[in-house]
Amino acid sequence: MTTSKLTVERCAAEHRASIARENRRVTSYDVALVAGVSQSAVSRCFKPGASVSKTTHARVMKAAVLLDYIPNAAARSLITRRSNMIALIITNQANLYYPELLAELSQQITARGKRVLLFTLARESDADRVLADVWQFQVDGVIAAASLSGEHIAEFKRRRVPLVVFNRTLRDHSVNTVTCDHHETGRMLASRLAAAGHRQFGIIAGTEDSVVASERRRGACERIAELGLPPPVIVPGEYDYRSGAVGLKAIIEQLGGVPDAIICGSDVMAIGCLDYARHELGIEVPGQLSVAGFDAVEPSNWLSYNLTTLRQPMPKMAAAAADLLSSIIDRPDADEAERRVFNAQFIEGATARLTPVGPAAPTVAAGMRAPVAIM
Amino acid sequence: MTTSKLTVERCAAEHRASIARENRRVTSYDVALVAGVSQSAVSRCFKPGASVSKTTHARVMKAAVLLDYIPNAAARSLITRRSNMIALIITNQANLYYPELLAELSQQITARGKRVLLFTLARESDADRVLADVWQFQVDGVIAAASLSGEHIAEFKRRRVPLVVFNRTLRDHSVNTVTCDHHETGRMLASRLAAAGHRQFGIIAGTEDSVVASERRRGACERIAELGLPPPVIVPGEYDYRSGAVGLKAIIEQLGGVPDAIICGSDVMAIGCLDYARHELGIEVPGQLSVAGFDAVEPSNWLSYNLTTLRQPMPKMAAAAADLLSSIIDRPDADEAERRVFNAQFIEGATARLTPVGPAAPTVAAGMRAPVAIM
DNA sequence: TTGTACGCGTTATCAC
DNA sequence: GTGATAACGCGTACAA
Repeated sequence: MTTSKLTVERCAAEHRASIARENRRVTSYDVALVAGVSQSAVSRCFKPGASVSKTTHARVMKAAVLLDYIPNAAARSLITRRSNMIALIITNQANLYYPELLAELSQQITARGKRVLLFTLARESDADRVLADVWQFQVDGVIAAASLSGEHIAEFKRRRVPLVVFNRTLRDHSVNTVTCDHHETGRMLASRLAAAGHRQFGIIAGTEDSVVASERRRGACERIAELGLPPPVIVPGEYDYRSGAVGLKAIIEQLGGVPDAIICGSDVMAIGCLDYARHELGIEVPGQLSVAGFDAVEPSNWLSYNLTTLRQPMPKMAAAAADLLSSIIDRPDADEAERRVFNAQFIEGATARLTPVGPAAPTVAAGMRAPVAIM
Repeated sequence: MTTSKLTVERCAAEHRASIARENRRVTSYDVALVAGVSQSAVSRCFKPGASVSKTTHARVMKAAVLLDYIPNAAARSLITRRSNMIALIITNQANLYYPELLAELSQQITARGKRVLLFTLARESDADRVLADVWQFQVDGVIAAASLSGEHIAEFKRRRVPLVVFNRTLRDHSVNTVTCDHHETGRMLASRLAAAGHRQFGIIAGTEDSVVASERRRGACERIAELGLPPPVIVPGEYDYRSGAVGLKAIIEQLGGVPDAIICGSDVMAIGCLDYARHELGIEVPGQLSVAGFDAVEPSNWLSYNLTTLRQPMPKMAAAAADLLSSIIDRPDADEAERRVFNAQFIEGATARLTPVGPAAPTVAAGMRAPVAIM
């Protein structure tokens, strides 16, 4: 037995040397040769649930380890038509919530045994170039947190590539989507602020091409109109810190004074607005002006801000996207698209004057932020 | 001519139907059939710089478009031994500079015609599991912004997979690295603070396994000792906001009072420290206490903070990593490893009492942050 | 359970 | 410039 082992090891060592000499890769055939079995036996040993005898399995694995053999995913995907890769298309915005989204999605996808092929879009128009790569690399599916045109969507269907769109609402209802109800979120925020007596609103919106931001804005405006309040002053923004300051300035100029409340399309803009109001204009927040954001990014929770904002259930949404995509991949027959919609959680914070939700409901229950605990 | 075109289109349409019926993929062979050329001609048309006549090229491309043909990257990589994929291994820390790093690296890699296969590590110990995938997927190279053990490094060499390690210094000098001189950065910060009269230091360090943080700490401590100042109080941290507050409290307790300056292993911890000092303890910063961080993440530039910190030249470093990796991939013969070291830029900010660098040098030239410009 | 033979879709090599 | 043919490394029906 000891002799046999030694023989196997010497055989493997020789084989390795010859492979290195020929500058080849280690293949299942090499392993088969060393283990003294057929190539298909080796293949079976690396397939979970295949029928292989204990002894064969052991011999093959020993040879594989000795040779540093690892199955070649490219060759495998050629024949199985599964690459085990998921493309993640994500716009590279100056939005702090994207990192969180990316981390969650990446983790969820990995947990399902798939790898992430990452495509970041500097501009939404880069989608064309990126999609060509997506087709080439034969990914099993795509999660897109970016705006796709109707033609793009059509191409996914033609090529039968499973697609889940994240946080973008599309007219096309045959696409699988995971979203937060941004329209309702906008309404909710306007309602809460109006209930606390705010009458004149300013809105620092997101970029025009962002469906998320426009949904939020539309919801807020709709509710403000319903309540018979004066129409809000709306200025554009680009999701970054500077846009908050610029936007506040523009709103004040347009209005000829400070509004009661400003709704910002993102937390970072809200923080920019807040800082400019407090540090540059000497406006008291929330005393003279209420400021609210969206997304509950980490800095919104910092003591200097404690922002009034709305949090999307990102981990749940990421898990939903991964689940949805997995299920489509596993049975592509299902024709009906699914639309999973989540609700945002209101974070009261301290940058807006608010009244408790209901007479009996204590504010704490409404979703108050847990204070930063020390020790 | 019109007839011919029509014929091609009808032929293509029929062919597409039969492909769909058989549930096959569109291959170069299908294109060849429709275009009336050989399969190898089709292949050549998709290889830049191959010798194909204008007419053949045109016919092939027309057929390809008609059939929605795209070359299969898996099959290609099988024969070319190039996957055109780069693995990015990155620890998923609560550190705000990781998103920036990820975005930069992703962009740089894409700009060089490679795709990014993303692996995020929740814990450093996940490296084993991740590396197995890296081998499987036959990536052309790896950029690792994570701690790799000596055995891991050895495996890269054995498998001849090009590797560039980002921001980790290794004893093993045969590994290609791109780093910032964190030791020098720590020294510089201590020097500047000491020059301004700070004597008693507190340090909120990073986690023990982080080479970056310990290098910074080592540099700072070394300089403090050189200058004959009292030994700093060092407490651990985990790079997050809370660690800054917890750390400050611990330092004050341990010292029985407030130190002159606190050096934090990251901006987020510095901000946590700052907020806790100002809002909870009523300590004036920088009046009573100077606070400095590392990394110059976006929030450090916000008006509420304007943090004294040090910025790594991230875009340059990312480009260097991508360049280095590309060059190794293109000529794997080169044996000598390269170590590209960059220097951090000092950002004066307003959370530390500082004296100008030199008698003649105006502070602005030293690397003052550009103020946030409105309009 | 095991081995044989074939195919996945492409590029590379060689004649023509 | 163009077309036949042989790899690339693996999974899988089929026969044994």
